[in-house]
Amino acid sequence: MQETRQRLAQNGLKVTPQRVVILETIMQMKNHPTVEQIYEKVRVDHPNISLATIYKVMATFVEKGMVQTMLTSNDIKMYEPNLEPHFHIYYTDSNSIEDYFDEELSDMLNNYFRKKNIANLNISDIRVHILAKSTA
Amino acid sequence: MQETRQRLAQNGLKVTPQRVVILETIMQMKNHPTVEQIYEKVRVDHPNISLATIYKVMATFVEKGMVQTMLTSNDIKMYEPNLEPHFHIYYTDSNSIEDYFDEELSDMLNNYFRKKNIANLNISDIRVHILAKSTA
DNA sequence: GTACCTGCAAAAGATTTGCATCTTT
DNA sequence: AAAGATGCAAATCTTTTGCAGGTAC
Repeated sequence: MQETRQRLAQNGLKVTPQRVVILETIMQMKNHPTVEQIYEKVRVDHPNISLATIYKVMATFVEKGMVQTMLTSNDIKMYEPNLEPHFHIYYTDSNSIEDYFDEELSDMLNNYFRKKNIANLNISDIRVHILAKSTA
Repeated sequence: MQETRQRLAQNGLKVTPQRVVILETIMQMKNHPTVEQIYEKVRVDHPNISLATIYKVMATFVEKGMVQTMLTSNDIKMYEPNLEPHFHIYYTDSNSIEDYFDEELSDMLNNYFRKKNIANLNISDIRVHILAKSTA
C-alpha cells in the first residue's frame, strides 16, 4: 500500500485513490487481465470508479512503462503487470496464456544480444512468446 | 497468382476472387498491415469488396495459420503475413516495427527448447519481440 | 445440389473525448 | 494557486452478426 503510493510517485504520477486501487488490484491479479476484468474487480469495493478512469489510468501506466499490453491468444487486449523478466506460453488449443520463468533463457538472450551488438540498438526488453499445443 | 490459388486450396479454403485478391495484397504489403490498411489497398482495384469480407477473410486466414496477429507498438492490431521465421524489433520512440531476420538466433532458440524439452509442450512457434530505442 | 462465401446494413462492443468538478501537490 | 485527475454521457471507432443472394466445388 505504501509501496504502491511510492511507486506512483516515483513514476511522476499524482497519487490518487483511484490509481492506488487500480495498481493494487492489477498487482494481485495473477492472470493478465483485460480492461473489463480490472473494472469488474475494482468495482466490487469501489463502485464509483468509472470505466473511463480505468482506461485512462491503464493508458497512463502503459505510457510510464509500469505495465505492458499484449494480445490474448484469442486476440483480446490484455495487460501484463508483472515486470519481472519472464516469458509467455500461448496454448493455441485452449486459448490460454501462462507465465514462463526461465532465467537461463533470459541470460542466454541477453548475452546473445550483448555480443551481437546490433548497430544503433538500445534494447530495453526482450519478449518471447512460445506458441504450443499441450500434448497432455 | 496461381500460387495464391493453390495456397488457398491447400488450406482447405474455397478459392474465391475476394480471397485471392486479399491474400495477394497482403503478401505484397511489406509492413504489417492493419485491417483498415488492407481495406484501403484492396479497394483501389476492387471497390466492391466489403470491409466485412476483409474481416471475415482475415479471420479465416488466422484460423488456418496462414497469417498471424500482433499489436503494433501503438497497440493497434495488425497482421503478419510473412511466415518465414523471423523476429520483430519494436522501436518505442518512433512507434514502428521492423522485421528482424536472424537464423543464428532461430537455431539457438530451437536447440534450447529441444534440449529443455518442457514437459507436455508441443511448440509450434517461438516469437521474439525486441523492444528498443534507436540510439542513432 | 450442397456447402460455403459475400455484401449490406444494423448491432454490438471497445475505446476516446469534452467538459465541469474535484484533488493533489 | 496551478496542474492534473476524475466521472459522466456522448461520440467515435472497431468488429461482429444475420441474412438474402451468389459462387465454388
